[in-house]
Amino acid sequence: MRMSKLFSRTLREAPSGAESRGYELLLRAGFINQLGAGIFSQLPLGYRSIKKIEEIIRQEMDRIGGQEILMPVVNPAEIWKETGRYYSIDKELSRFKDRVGRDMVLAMTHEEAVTDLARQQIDSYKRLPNMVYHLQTKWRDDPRPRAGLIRVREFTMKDSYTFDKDWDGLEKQYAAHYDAYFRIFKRCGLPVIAVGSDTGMMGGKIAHEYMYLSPIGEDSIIICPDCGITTNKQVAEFKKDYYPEEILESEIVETPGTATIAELAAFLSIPTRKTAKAVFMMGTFTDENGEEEERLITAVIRGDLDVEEAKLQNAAGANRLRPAQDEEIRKTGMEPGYGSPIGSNCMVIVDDSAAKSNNLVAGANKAGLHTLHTNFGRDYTGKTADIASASEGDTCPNCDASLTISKGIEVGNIFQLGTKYSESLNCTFQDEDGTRKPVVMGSYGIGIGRLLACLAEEYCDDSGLKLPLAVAPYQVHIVSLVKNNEIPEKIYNELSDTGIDVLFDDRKDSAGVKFNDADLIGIPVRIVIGNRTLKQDAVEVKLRSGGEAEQVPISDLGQKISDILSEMRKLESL
RNA sequence: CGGGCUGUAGCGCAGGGGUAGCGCGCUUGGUUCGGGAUCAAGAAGUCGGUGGUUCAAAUCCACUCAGCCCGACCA
Repeated sequence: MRMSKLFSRTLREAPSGAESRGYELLLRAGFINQLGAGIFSQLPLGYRSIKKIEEIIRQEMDRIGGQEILMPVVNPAEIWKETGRYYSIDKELSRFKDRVGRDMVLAMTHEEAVTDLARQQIDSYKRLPNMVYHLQTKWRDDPRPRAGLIRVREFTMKDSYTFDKDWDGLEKQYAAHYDAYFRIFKRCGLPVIAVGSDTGMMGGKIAHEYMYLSPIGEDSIIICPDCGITTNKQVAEFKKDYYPEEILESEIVETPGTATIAELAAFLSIPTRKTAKAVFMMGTFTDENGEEEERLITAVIRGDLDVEEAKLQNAAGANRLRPAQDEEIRKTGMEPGYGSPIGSNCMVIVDDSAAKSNNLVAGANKAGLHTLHTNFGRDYTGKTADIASASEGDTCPNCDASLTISKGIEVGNIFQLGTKYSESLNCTFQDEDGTRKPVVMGSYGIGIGRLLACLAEEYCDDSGLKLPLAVAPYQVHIVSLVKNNEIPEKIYNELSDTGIDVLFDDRKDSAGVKFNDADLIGIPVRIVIGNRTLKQDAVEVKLRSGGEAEQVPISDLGQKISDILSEMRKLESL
């Protein structure tokens, strides 16, 4: 490609609003362009990188038995109603009506579509196991897109789906994906860790997320430095300490002005772990008729801990949660700031920290009053679950080391869906024994644009991008500094003819402009053609990753470049 | 959806009742030609939109749209 003809151009200044380095460089180098909030175009350079990433993904998916298909972005709402997600997912799922008034949705993922496909294709155990994948646009009307390509509304995702006759089969395909994902990220050059994760709106049992650790990440990952366990904070477990003691009679005492745990503990001169905190949330549930309703949830946890909302949502079986407002709490006879599960007539979820502790101080559901010595079982009941939020310094449940916390960006995930979708959409097969069974499914995603955004964060310096050879838009960048482009043209054509992706700066700009643009775009190998070396029938070859420029005779250039590229490939695959 | 900020030339910004400016970029010509050259001459903006106040609005007021940041939210 000749730069004089390149559709995009570089920007000297970062467009306002580009807060992360990688995002700024993708914009300045002309890889992407923003059309609206969370809506981006891929320009020629960016799209070339995207296509290289996609090709790596295709190869690795094919390698574990995937078959590429393409499913529609627009789905009839019917299948989404069948699985219930039409009702359980809020505004993130965009709905519209077609010309005759049929309900339609913009697919934000393709479990419904693929399960509908599978129920038509798969009728017998003989057709299992199977696996399909596609690379398709998703639309998710995120309430707050941000951070460039990290969190967008429209994006391309590779999603694959596995079909098995039993959980053993699913385990195998899941394991295959687990490894394939590491190969994909490795080949792209992105360092990731796999963390245990919440299954969220996907439902299902086991799930992992692939995280690129970065301070600009929005997910919190709990990491054990000793045994290496990594978990999304949303589901991270940790070892809780208990302080069993003899159960005492409860007693109501006056505690004026102690609406927070800190105030209460200070007023009574007790540690916060001697208190029970009641947290009120409004949960959205789907009733038998498919209608949504909000119900108050009282979450009880020991005062020294905090509630992890994702855990609470799972324990409660709610579609989503939001903090309850004071009036909503009072309406059910409880008192904000002095809340107590005692006598509660709404759903109560109790963290085991509170359930297994004795004689905690809880609210009395009257302002200014608390109850001493409350005990789970005797004074109140409820569903017990782990709903506590893990944080830095908590104890690893596995090896007793002190946990640490890091920020990460989720670039991929894998889910064991099980039969959630096959059951709701009646995707069944006839097994060897003649019985009809639901297909056991798995679902596996990679956000392509987000992956590129992470690579941009990982591979950049003060001058610009420096993407790995495997995903760089071009392999070689020819910078011509001579007026007569005859020799550069010849070199450009010769290299291109050997199948190398070459970007040729044939513009009539000054050397400085060309060098700076070359640094900014960051093609791995740079050939500088100038009078300085041309006198000796030589050019300079320099790597974007660093090191000195090397003078190479033109006659040896083809071999030299080919050697460099294969050396680079070798290094990147280590 | 709450809180904050910003919309003026392709990009980055200034101006703040009297009819629009700077830097970069762009066009043409000259001189340059190995790290964002230089001189000269140009082109380019319904000042996000609508309504109002005023003799007069980019500027003041109201509403609205869009984008960004924080939070809520979120495979």
